[in-house]
Amino acid sequence: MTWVKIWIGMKEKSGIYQQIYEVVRLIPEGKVTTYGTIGRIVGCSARQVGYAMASSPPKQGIPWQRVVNRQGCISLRSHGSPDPRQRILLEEEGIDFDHKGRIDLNRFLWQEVE
DNA sequence: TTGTTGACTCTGA
DNA sequence: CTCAGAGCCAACA
Repeated sequence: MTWVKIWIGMKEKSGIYQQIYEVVRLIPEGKVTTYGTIGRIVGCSARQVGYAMASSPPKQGIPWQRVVNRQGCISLRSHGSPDPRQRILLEEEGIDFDHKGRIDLNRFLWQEVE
């Protein structure tokens, strides 16, 4: 966790959106995390994380598909339907979905290491 | 400036 | 387990 905090300190002045995107890049392949987890790392609310994702990411290379909500399911985008690419990408990384389209967070949730 | 909105989360029933 | 309702807070009109 320490290195994360140090890194957060460096990024402190770079804008909250930038911090959020950088945290998303830290998520290892085959893992997911939640908006709330990211929010705690960068020090903002879960809603703001979702808002950051909703705004078109400035750069490619951000694994935004690894960010899901607290129930482990893919959140709906603003226009009301989920992005089908998200589930496909996650399945390709080895993440399982149950019969209701949810991820087992006990197995796949990534959280920053202490 | 006020009011609405939303890729969220928690809590209680 | 699921479902509402309330809280949340920055962005936007």
